[in-house]
Amino acid sequence: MGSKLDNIFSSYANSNIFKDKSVLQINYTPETIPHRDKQIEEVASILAPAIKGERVSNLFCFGKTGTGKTLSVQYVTKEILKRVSDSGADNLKVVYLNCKLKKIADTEYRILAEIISALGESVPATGLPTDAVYSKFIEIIERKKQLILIVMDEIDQAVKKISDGFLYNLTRLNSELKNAQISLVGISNSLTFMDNIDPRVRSSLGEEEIIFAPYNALQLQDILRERAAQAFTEGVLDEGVFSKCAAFAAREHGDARRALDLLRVAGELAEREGSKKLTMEFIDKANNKIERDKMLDIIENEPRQHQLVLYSIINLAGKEKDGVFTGNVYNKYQEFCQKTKVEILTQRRVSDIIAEFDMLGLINVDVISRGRMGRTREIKLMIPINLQPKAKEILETALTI
DNA sequence: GTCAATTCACATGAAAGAGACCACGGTCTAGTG
DNA sequence: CTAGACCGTGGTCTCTTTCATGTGAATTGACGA
Repeated sequence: MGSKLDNIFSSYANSNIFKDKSVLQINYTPETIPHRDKQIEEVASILAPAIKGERVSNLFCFGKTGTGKTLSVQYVTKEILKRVSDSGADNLKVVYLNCKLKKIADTEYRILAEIISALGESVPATGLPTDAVYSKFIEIIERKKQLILIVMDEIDQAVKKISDGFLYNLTRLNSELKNAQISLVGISNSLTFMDNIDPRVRSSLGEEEIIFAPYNALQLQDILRERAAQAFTEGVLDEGVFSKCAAFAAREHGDARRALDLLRVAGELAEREGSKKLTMEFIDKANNKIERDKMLDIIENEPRQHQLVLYSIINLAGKEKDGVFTGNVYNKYQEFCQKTKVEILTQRRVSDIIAEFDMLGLINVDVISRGRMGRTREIKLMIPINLQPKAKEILETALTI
């Protein structure tokens, strides 16, 4: 037994694939950001007045995930803060909010609470009227003359959850403030985000807009090379690895984060297998693993009712020859509910749950009209065929079927 | 055969309820001087 | 007399139900050629 563990540990300790793995971690901020000079300059020139504590134009950054939006903005704000503190002033506060993290931002209340706590104060997690939180917020920032720069990452997520009303409130707040001023930087993954928000908000929010184009495969390679030089021991990587990684990620709309993830997971796999070199095969394996883990993780952590619905879909997907529809799913779902003694939800609710799965990419949904056969959703299971048994197993244990 | 009306089986929206959580302020209790 | 325990109130949040309205094409049935 001990010798077995010895083997595992020693192969791990001896492996010299990584020099510094943290470089590949998502939260690592690199020194340089290749191929984003133009955008960084733009951001910098727009935010420059903040150094003197003057209000800056509201800024909006668009671009798909992993195109360096967040990084660029953070880089610029960091530089600005550095200069501000060098000059000894403290009339600038930068608040960074990631609206994708569910706990932070799915209500107006929480966003405010998060901003306030980022400013070093605190408010209860719940229990206060929203306008009380607003006035507390105003009170806090009005204490002195300063500029509050609020960076809202993935702002589209927040707006989808709430309405755009809070953005309106926030932009309008400036006219009520005497000392402090607020500027917003919105970062959005969706290019069409601006189209469906209130025109009043749009005009005040979109004073400046910057678009981040996806990286192409060559640019991705540059990025990978640069990071890999720091992350991996020399000579570990095959030359083809970069282009392969980049190609995979370029297929996913040039997502650099994805490319780096791929490289990291591939490295981990190579390390685990005690390989001396990181060859192309590991990239393939890593790609599968990432997909697999992501999906199974989602499935495992869904609430019970959702799992039941998904289980019904998986069960129907194989059998039904002319497609799976909402009605089918609901019937099957009722069956399983009775079997597991779980309360049965209304069809209305199940319909929404199905829509949520669509958003998660577990299924693909088309609203079709079958004439006299009514209008319904046609559901296609998107879990890869080789994962389905595993997914089923997870659901069965979770639901004790 | 053509055309409009009908009809199906849900989609999609809006509103509101239930139950959990939490802060706040007032009241009660027990310990202290 | 005061600190802390304990309630009731009023607020939010999430998940859900209820009620209402919308919708695209297969089907139907009337109509004219």
